[in-house]
Amino acid sequence: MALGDAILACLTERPMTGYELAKTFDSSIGFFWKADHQQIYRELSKLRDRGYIQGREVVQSGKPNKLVYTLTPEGRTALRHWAARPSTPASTKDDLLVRLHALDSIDIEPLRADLMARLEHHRDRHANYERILKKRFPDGTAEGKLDLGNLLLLRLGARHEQMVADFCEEALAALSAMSGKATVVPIEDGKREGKG
Amino acid sequence: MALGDAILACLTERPMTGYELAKTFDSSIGFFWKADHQQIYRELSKLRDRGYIQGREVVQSGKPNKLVYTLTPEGRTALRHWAARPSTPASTKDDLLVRLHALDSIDIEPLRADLMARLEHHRDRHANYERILKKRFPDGTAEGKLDLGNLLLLRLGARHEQMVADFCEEALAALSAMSGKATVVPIEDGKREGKG
DNA sequence: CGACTTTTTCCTGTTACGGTAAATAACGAG
DNA sequence: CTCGTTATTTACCGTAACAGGAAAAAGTCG
Repeated sequence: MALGDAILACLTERPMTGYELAKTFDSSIGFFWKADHQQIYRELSKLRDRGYIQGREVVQSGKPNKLVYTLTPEGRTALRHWAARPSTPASTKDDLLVRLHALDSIDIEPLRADLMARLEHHRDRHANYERILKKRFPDGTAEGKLDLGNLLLLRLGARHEQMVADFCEEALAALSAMSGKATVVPIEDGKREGKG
Repeated sequence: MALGDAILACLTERPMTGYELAKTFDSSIGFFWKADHQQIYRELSKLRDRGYIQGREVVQSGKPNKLVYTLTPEGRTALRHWAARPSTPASTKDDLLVRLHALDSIDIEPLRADLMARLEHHRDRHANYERILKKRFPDGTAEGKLDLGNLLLLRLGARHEQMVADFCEEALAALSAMSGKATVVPIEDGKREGKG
């Protein structure tokens, strides 16, 4: 279980509904962990079955009733035990890197387009991180432990996006510098192969 | 399919057996993609069923016979089509970051130990990247397209490891600076709770 | 009325991850 | 000769994760 622990970690901040969690996994923690609402709800059921969280139904008027989940003491303990185990370094698993590994067997034009899209994407994310950093930590220091963690995360995220964006730029430049000697072959295999 | 494409990408370099692929996924491409030998073999079967690769049995004396897999033209085409689609930016999914997100609800001592282990781990990897870079690209330039891709990958890897290592150092420093005001609670829940 | 938001749930797949284990075939240690 | 090791492939099991399609219920907005 890993997504489950991420949810528990989110619930340490405050009780939340599945709906809120899904939104959280779209912003704050979602910067480095992706999960759609179905995954969240399924995981919440499991966590409830194990007694790590407790759902309290809140009757609403004008909206469907919601289930606010709170960490139980067992859940807190489970999270602490999980956090006390050594972490496993995750591997990147980025499609783009696989493409680069097979650079001489693929078409460069789509790759170039992809790199440009990614460049924009990572620049956007970088700007977003910086924006949040300036807003939440104008003087660059954190007060409590909770803030410290988030400050560190934001800084790591910002640097990471910056680095990947730089990488995309560099790759594009290298590709351009090489495009002279490269044979440009359009992607139309299987149509006129064998018979020329 | 993503692991399958990574395997196809590996096979563009030269034909390989499942055993060799498993080793490759432990070193070169394995720097950013992890897969054990069972995953590899299972994926190879699928790729063969789809006609993307072709196995040729090589009789060996002294060792069991091996199956050398070669990309078929269909496999090359499939790889090119896959590579022509826009890549999906992967999310990090690092346990360590989840822990930092819940920093005020976990025990700092194990976290500190974890950070130190990770620091060493990322430093090792960084040194490894640099070593390969110096060996394969002493002058920092690539000749062919194949080399270009690998040079870029190695550089990205080196920078990434450097950055994460720096991050670990920074986090450790921040934790130390904060440890004065923090209440240290040993992880022994559930034993003496409820009855003092 | 229809479209949209909020909130939860169910369904069916595929892909990935993890561990345990075995079969074949040789080599070397004890 | 048995035991362990390296090389090489394969099998089975279970769970976790990812993807997409759907629907229900209750209200608001246009």
